Amino acid sequence: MSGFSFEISKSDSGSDARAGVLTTPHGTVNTPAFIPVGTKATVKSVLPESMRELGAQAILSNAYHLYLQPGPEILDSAGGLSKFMNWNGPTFTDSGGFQVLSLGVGFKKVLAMDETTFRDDDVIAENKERLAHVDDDGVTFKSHLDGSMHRFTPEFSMQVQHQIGADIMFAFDECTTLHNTRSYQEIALERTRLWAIRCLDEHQRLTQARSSKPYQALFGVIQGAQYEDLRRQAASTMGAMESSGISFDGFGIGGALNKSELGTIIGWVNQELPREKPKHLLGIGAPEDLFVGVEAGMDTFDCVLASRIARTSAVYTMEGRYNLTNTAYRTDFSPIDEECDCYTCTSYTRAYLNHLFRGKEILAATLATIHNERFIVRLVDQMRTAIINGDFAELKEEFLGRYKHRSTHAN
RNA sequence: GUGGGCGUAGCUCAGCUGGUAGAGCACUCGGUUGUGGUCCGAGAUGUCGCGGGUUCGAGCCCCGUCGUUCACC
Repeated sequence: MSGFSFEISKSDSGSDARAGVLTTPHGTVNTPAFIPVGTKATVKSVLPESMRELGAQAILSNAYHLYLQPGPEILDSAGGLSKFMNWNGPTFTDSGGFQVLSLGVGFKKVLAMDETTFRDDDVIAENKERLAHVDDDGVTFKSHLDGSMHRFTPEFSMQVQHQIGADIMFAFDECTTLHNTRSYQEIALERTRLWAIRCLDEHQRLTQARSSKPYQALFGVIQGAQYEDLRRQAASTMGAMESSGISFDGFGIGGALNKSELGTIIGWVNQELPREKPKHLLGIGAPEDLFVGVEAGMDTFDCVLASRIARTSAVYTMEGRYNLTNTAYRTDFSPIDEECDCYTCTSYTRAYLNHLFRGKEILAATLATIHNERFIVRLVDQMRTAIINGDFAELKEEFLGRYKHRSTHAN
């Protein structure tokens, strides 16, 4: 009746990996799946048709960005995000909770994925010129676009996300970093728990008030940083949470995750969450990390990495990643990756891409993004196939053997 | 012809009263994990136009010379 469901079709014998199908009002997603990010209702520089052609099954946008521009009421009037952007397929929206962090403590400074920069007693910046301030009721933002002040509460995030109309929404949470103190993590986690209840309540109210609209699923977000007890507690609490007669349709695993502990942390969370519900690993998408995520039971992923690095010339291949701007590729007339079946690789050479990047041509971003998104989407597709065929472990070993090997070389 | 300015990294230029050269861009190579087409990091690069001179020491001072540019005849 809701139009939303998740079915697990096959489980891996050697790990927690599983293959399934996520059904939404706008179409299905075969899992595990990589969901490309189109923050502002567009995958930067790439046509929706191209995204479909390269195998994308859904697109993830951001409620904070769409709220500021063009405004959720416009998305609502347009018939929802999927139709507005001419994607006409399944969509996700992030709640804007992540922006509490990214705008709050200085963009790109705190999501330390590398343990070498980790310092346990570093306190979150509470004095700097932050664009966001958190309190128990919500978050006050200063727009990065024009400096105007805005306020997000769990209720407001739900209202915005309902207007945007994505098939899968995320609860409004407070994302912390590895730099927060343990005591702050506890405070933030409790706040996220209380906000989750408010999200469920408001979500249920809006679902009933807007019953003529397609059903939108709501995923709760699990925080807890690197602490086992906090992660397990958050997962079991959120997994069992019920309010206004409803529970979460699925879950997102969020927060800053130490790369070397990624699998361990997801593993704790996965053990506590209901097995039958879909799990989305927020913001993770490096090839080697995707194997860890799938192996730990994650069903969907989103990440800006593939498209962001593509815009500055870095591309993935089965042998590792490299930069197309390197001098060596000026006269290299082979494709980015001989084994890739994407539009870019079947039509263009490294030399041409090198030229486009050096000339700062817009097409460079388009072609490189198509390739990288195809590479990641296909990689996760291959994992799904492997799970179904019972040889996930072999795929992982084979891929990582080659990929890491190449990464240690200069070109 | 006369007078003045300028000639320093590939480009645009900094170099205080002389102590054996720097920046930005470009270039080379990394990085970017719920996206501010950004940003960050590392690196390479010079007969300081040329030739003399003064000085312990000259990109800086003096003489000459070449080039360039402006003004005036």
